[in-house]
Amino acid sequence: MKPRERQKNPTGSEKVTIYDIAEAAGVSIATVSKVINNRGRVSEQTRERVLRIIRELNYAPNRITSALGGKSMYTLGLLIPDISNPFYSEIVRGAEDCGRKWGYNVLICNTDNDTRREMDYLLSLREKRVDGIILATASNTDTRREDLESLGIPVAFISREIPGFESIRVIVDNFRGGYLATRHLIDLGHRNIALFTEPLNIVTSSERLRGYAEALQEAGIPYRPEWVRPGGFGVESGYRLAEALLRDSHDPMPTAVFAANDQLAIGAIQAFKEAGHSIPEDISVVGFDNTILCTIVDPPLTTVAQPMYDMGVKVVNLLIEAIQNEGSGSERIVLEPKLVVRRSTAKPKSPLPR
Amino acid sequence: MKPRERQKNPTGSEKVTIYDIAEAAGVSIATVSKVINNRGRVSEQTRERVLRIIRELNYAPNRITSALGGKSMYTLGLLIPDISNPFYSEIVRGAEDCGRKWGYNVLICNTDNDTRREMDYLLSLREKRVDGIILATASNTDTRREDLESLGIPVAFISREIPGFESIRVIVDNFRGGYLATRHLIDLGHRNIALFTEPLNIVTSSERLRGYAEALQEAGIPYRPEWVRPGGFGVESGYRLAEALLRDSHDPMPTAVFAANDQLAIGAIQAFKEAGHSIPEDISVVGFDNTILCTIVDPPLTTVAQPMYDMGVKVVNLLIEAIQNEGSGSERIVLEPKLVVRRSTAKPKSPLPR
DNA sequence: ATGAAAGCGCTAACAG
DNA sequence: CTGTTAGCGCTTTCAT
Repeated sequence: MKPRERQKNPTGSEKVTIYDIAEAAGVSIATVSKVINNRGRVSEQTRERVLRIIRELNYAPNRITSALGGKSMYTLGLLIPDISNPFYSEIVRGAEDCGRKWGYNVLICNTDNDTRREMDYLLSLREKRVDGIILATASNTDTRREDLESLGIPVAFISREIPGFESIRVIVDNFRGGYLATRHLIDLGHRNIALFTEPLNIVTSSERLRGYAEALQEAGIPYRPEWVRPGGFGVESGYRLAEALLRDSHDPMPTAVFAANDQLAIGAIQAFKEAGHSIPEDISVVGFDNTILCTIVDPPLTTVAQPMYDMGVKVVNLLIEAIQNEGSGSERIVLEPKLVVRRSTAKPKSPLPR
Repeated sequence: MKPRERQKNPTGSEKVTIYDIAEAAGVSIATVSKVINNRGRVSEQTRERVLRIIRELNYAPNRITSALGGKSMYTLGLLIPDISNPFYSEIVRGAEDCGRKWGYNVLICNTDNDTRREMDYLLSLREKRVDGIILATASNTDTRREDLESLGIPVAFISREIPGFESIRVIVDNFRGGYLATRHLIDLGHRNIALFTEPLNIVTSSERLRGYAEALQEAGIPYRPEWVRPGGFGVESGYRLAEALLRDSHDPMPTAVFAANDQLAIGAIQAFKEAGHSIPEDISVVGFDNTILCTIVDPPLTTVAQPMYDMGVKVVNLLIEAIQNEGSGSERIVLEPKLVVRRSTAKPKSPLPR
């Protein structure tokens, strides 16, 4: 009649286990397990007694162990370039809110667009047996595809996808977005439009560039490679890009800039203003994303909006659905970007003063 | 000579376990475990063979199971009001960066300052046996103290503490911060200074209020309760607070506002501008935190800076140290806030036009 | 240098 | 309704 030789818990200092509860309640661990998980038949009387003991002993079932028995840990991994970027923090908020509704927690990982670090995280998350992974990837090669497949975990892409890779993807039509931004400028009368962009190996960048080129072509405006300027990701990068643009002598100078994310746009605006140009009188600027920054910057930034929060919600919904169906999912949700016109764009007044 | 009756892995489709490796390498699972964890003595030859097999079979040790054997999951829980608030996303970035250096992952939880949800998360994290918890709490009652103690997990406070609760705390001297902001305004010549603040039950708010009051008193300026206006947390709340201030007839009207966080300050600036007042000519505004928003808003916001990123790094360092020493830690790190003067504050020109 | 075996805390048949 | 028991995948003595 001694089911197991275990260390006792006289002080309550050590972790209390299901055995402690069983013993204190005078039942078997099976019964305790049943009341905890609300399954099987247990008399109301025992159930209550067990629950009382659980409370008295301040017992918390160990999910980590139950996960051993085939259950999952209800945890998702979320890999993004940088949580301190408002674009991603908004996505994460949506994802976490949605995860919570389903009982999942989310592990955040900042990759800084470093594919090496991305891989490290992926491996580590696999060892921790997360149920699924949401990835805003910096990779686009076929190598990474194999890596992902060998992971054996459902992976969903958010915002950035690996072209041709079949799995859940929730993205925006970046080609269209690039087109909309450029077209807006063209419609205003601009013909000399520069493009500031994140590194072009990132899919979203090349797509937005395509949209930009398409709009130009459609309007019969020549595409000038020297006006396409890839930089980094942040405000400082936009600032430097703008400085460089002003420094280089161009004839004519651009009267408008399409910056392929809001931070680049804001950095550019700061540089332009410091150089004595006013926005939008001297130069129009369009951003991309529609982060909170757009409404705060002066002038408020015209931008191409992505539904960030909803995107976070959508991937998580799709991913969890796939997880619970034991599948890996393959929906490709392409959201429509929307042009939001604010005060950073206007008709070109005159050539940029030199 | 059959160590265990296990399902085989002919297709490689099922998860490969340490047994599969052991069998394929012709050694015992103990040996495999040794090479994985780099402990005990294993001949170079076997080690290499095992490693090769591991690679061939694409094996990933199951951390979740090893955690059963007394190890930890190397995971931290991080509870904050809202990740989409730049103040917190910066802290989280610091925390995650630091966690990664130590090999820890972090689970983010958005509480929205809801103490109920905070508790739910706490309980859930305990069941998942996180190694430690970092908390920017919305609670300040003694009840919560018991809850936290009964958790049996090291808890570290970031930014907001529960007064008198012994544990790791990394905070800023909010009293001093409130004083600095108000003092700055007074030094500029303002005597009619309103205070916009988060709800006063939050410790940081009441401390900043104390600082505000102290500065007033020191300058012999009467404290006017009707000028202390608690609101919510976001930009819209600041906007509404400012609207209300303008609406209420005050004689004299405040010539300056100390908004106890940047978002409130920015909302206030927007409202003031829309009402036709210019900043800082008509009204000076000081914020708190020094988020990225300060440099973007127009005019750039004078604020009281907190070292957000470093605070994230510091808590995690302290917490992990405590975890690894099996202790719970009790350091109270109080950082000095620093006034950052930008262009949203100036000498009062004249009474606010009515 | 290597392996057998005893857990870790819990779930899930399967018997009573 | 309740209890027995066999794992889950890995770590860790303790022999060999």
